[in-house]
Amino acid sequence: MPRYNPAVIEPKWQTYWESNKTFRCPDMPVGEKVYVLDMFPYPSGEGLHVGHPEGYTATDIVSRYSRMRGKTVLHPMGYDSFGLPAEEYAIRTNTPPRVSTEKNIANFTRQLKMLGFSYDWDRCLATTDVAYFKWTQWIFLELFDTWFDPVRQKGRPIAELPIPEDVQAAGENAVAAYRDRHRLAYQDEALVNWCPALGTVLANEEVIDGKSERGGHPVQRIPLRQWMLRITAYGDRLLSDLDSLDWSPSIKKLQADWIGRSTGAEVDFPICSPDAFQAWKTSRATKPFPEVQPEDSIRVYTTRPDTLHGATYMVIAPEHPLVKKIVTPAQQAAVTAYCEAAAFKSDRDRTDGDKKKTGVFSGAYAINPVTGAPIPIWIADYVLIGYGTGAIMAVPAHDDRDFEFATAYSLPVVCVVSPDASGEELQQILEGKACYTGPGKAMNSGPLDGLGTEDAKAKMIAILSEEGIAKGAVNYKLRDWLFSRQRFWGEPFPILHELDANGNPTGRMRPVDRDNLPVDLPQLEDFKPHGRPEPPLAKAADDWLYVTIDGKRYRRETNTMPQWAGSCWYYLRFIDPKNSTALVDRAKEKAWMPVDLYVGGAEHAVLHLLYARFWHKVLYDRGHVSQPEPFQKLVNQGMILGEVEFTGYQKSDSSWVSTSSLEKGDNGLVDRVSKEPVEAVKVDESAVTKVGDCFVLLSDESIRVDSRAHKMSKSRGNVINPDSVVSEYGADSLRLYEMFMGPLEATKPWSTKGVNGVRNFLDRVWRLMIDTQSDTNQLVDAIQDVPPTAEQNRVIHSTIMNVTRDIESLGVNTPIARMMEFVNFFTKESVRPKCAMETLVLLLAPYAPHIAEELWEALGHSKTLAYEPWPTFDEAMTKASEVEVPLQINGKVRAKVVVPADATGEQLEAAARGHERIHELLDGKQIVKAIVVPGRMVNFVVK
RNA sequence: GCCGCUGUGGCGAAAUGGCAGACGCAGCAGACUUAAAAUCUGCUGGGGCGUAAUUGCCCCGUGUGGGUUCGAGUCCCACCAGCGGCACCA
Repeated sequence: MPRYNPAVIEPKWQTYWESNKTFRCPDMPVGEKVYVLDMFPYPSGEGLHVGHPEGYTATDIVSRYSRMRGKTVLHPMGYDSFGLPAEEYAIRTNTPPRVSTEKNIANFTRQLKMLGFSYDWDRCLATTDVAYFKWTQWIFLELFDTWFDPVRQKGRPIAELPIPEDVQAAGENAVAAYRDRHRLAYQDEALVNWCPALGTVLANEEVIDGKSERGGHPVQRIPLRQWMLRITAYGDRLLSDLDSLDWSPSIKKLQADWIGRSTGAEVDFPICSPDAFQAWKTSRATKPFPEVQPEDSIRVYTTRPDTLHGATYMVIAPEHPLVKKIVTPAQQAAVTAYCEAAAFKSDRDRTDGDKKKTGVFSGAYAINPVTGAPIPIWIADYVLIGYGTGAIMAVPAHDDRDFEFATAYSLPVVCVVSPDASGEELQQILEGKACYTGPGKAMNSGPLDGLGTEDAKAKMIAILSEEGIAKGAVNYKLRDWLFSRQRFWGEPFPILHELDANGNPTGRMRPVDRDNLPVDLPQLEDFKPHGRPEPPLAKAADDWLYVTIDGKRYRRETNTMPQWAGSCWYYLRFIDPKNSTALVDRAKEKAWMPVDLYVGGAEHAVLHLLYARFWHKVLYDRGHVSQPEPFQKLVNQGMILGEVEFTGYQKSDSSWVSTSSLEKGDNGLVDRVSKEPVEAVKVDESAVTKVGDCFVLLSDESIRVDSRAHKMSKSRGNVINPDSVVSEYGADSLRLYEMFMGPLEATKPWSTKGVNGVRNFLDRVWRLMIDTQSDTNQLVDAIQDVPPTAEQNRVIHSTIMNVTRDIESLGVNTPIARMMEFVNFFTKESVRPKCAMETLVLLLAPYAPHIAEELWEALGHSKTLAYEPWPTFDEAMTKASEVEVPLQINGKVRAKVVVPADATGEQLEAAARGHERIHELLDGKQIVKAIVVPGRMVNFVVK
C-alpha cells in the first residue's frame, strides 16, 4: 500500500519530536550560536492566517539547516496576547479576556505544532502571563528610574540627576517634581485622540477621518494627563545606530523618516510695539538665549533661518497657550470659534494636505527681529502644536504652505532668496507671485546678501545667537510615546499615587517595590469601558485600588500599558524564560544576543521595531543587556494575496462596460459616456482571455476586465485557511508551497493549483524511494548500496552546492527547484545509489521535515535526522568534463562548440575558429577583436 | 505631492554583465488502461525560411526611450504603469 500519506506521518513525527524534546535548546550555546526569531503573533480568534507560516517556515528552514551545520539554535515562539481585539471580543461575548485569550493561544499552538516548526516549546511565553508581565512592569520601573543625560547621551539612574540649586532650595516637593519631569517615564498633560465610544485614547494611526479605525466612532482631541515615554531623547541614537544593522534600506528609511530629524534654529519674535523693539533687543543682548520662552515673545522653530527677512507674518497653532493672551477683543469671537472647530479634528485630519488652508487673524502683531517690522500673528491649524514650538514664522516666498496661506488671505510676499531660475519664472518669484523653496543666493537680507543658502543659515544663527535672539536647534517628528490606555486588558502600571488625609492625590507618586511585583490585574465583574476617560481599573475593589505603606495611603495607577509594551522585550525573555530573579540572566543574555535573524511583516517596520530598539537602549544604558541593538538582521516577508480574480463591470441592464471606458464618478465608477453607474462582477477565469496587454471577455473581446489578486479578507471571501490546506495536502506541502511561491520579501498571490504542484513533487520524492506496492515502507529495488556514477555525482554535488548557497542567502524558492531537478533526474535512473537518496532526504529536511524523517527512517536510520551533518559538496565534482560553449559574432550567438571543461582560452578560441559555421561566417570579414571567456563563451568582433 | 518597491511567456517565477524563460502551474501529444483517474515520456515565447519529414537557418522578444559595453533582463539617465508607505513636521 503505502502511498505518501501526510495525514499519518506528520502527526507521527510531531509526536516523536515532542516526546523526545528534539528541539530543546540548551541554556547556553555549545559552539557557534544562532538566534532565529519570528515576530510572535497576536492570538486572534480567527486562528492562523496563511501569512503566518510564510515567515515561520523561512525561519524554520534556517533553524533546521543551522542545527545540521552543528550550530546551537535558539528558535522560540510566543504570543503577544494583550490588546484591544481580545478585550472587544470579551465584551461582546461577556467572557473574561483571559479566558478567550487562553483559548486562542491553545488554538494557535495546535496550528503551529501541526505545521511542524522546530520551536523549543518549553520556552513558549505569552505577554499576558503574570510571570512575564511582572518583568514588563519591572522594566517600566527602570524607565521610571532613569533620566537621559544629554551630555553623555545616555540614560542614567534618577538618583544621579543633578538638582539645580534653586530647585533644591524650594524644598522636597520641588525636588520630587523636578525628578518626575526628567524621568524617561513621566506624566504629562497631552492632547490626545479621545474616543468616547471605545472609552480610550487612540494613537494617531488608529484615527481615520476623525473616526476610530475600529468601529468608526467619533474621536475628539482633549487634554488628558497621560504617561509618556521619552523616546525623543534617544532620537539621535535610534537614527545613527541604524547604520550598524543588516536591515533592508527601505525599512531603515521608514524608521529614519519616522524619527524625522531636522536641523535649524529657534528664534524669538517679540510681541510689542515697534517703539519698544529696540529696548527688547538691547535687553536680550545682555544674556544668552533663554531656556524657556519668555512671556513677551513667540518662539518659533525654523529650518530656514536664512529666510528670516522674508517672514511677513506668523502663525501659531490653535492650541498654543499664547492664543488666549494675545487675541484682541475685536477678534475674540472669530478666534474662539476657529479654535473650537479645530479641537474636533484629529491630527491626521488636520494635516491632510488636500484640504484648503484656513486660519483666523488674532489681531495682534509681533516684530520681525531682523527687520524691526511689525507682522501680524495668525492662528491656523496647518501649524501643529506638537511639532517644534507650535508656532512658525511664515515666509511665503519660500515655503509652499505659507505661500498658499498668504495667497488665500492676501498677506505680503517678500522674496529673499534669488532662485536658480531665469526668464518669466525668475520674474514671478522676485515679484512674490510664485514660491521658490530651493537653495539660492540671499537677497533683501541685510548682512546675508549674496550668501548661498547654507552659509546664510549659519551666519544668521551666529548673528542672532550673539544677540540672544536665537540658537541653533534640532527637531524630530518623532514624539514622545503616549504610553497609557484606558482599557482593562493590559499591564497595570506599578505606580502608587499618594493621597492626603481627605483621600485626594497629593501629586506625589512612588513606584511599587520591586519585591511586590507583579501588580496583577484585579478581578472585575465589569471591565467595559464607559464614556468617560476614567480607566476601568478604577472600578476595582478597594483592596486592590488602595494601598497603605508606612502609614501613608496610596491609590494605584489605573491606566494600563499599550499592546506594544510586552513585545518590546520578549526576545530577551526567550533566552531565559523561567528566571524568577531577573528579566534575563546576564551571562545567558551575553551568550545569545543579538538576534541573528528576525523575520516578520512590514507592518511593524516602524512602531514595534522602534519601540523595542528604544527599550533595548535604555536596558543597555542601565547595564541589563550587553549590546546596543537587539535585531542584527531583519527580513520582512511579503504579503500573501488571495487567488487572482477577474472583475468585469456591468451597467444596471447587465450590459458590460470595458474597464478602458470607466471613470470615477461621485459614488464609485461610472461609464464614461453615459455616466451610468456600473457594478463590479466577478468573472470566472474560463470566461476571459488575454489580448495584447489586457484580459478581455471571451464572449466580447472589446470588453476589458481587471485582473488582480486582492488582499485576503473575510468580506471578499478569499481567505485561505491553513487548517484546510493541511488536511487536504499536508503540512509539508503547505510549507513547501509557501516557499516555492517566490522570494520571501515579495508580495505574491495564492494559487491552490500551485499547492497541488508541490504536493505532486513530494509524491514523486516518495515514489523515488518507496515501493508503493509493498505493505511497509519498503525501498524500491532501484536503490542500491553502490557508488554513484560520474553523472550522478555531478547532479548530487551541484544540488548540494546550489541548495546550500541559496539557503545561506535566504533564497527560499530556488532550492526547491534544484531538488525537483534532482528528483526528475533520479526518477529516470534505474540504479539509484542509496547515498544519493540520503543526500536528497537531508537537503529536503529543513523544508519538508515530516516526509524527510519518514524516508530517513525507511533508509534504515533509527533516530531523527535533525542533527545529521548537512551534506557537503566537492566543487570539482559539480563540473562536467565537457561543456557546450556559445560562439558569438558581434554579440550574436551563431554556433556552439563542445570543448573540455578545462580548455584554456587559446584552446577554446582555436576550437571556435575551427568550427565549420563560424569559419564560414568569418570568411571575408576582418576580426577586430576576439573575446574569450574560458568555459563560458567566445565573441568575435568583426567588420 | 514626496519617498520606496516592482515591471520578464497564458500564470507563479529563474538567470555572479556572457546561450533569456531553469523549476512549477496551466495546456497539448504519446505510452499504460476496456475506459477513466493516477503514473510515466515528450512538446509548449512570437514570427518567418527551409524540408517528404527531421536535422537546420534567420528575425523579433525582459514596461518605453536613450546611454555605457565586444556583449545589458542585469549598470547609468529620463519617462510610463502598478503596488505600498508617508503626507501641511515649518
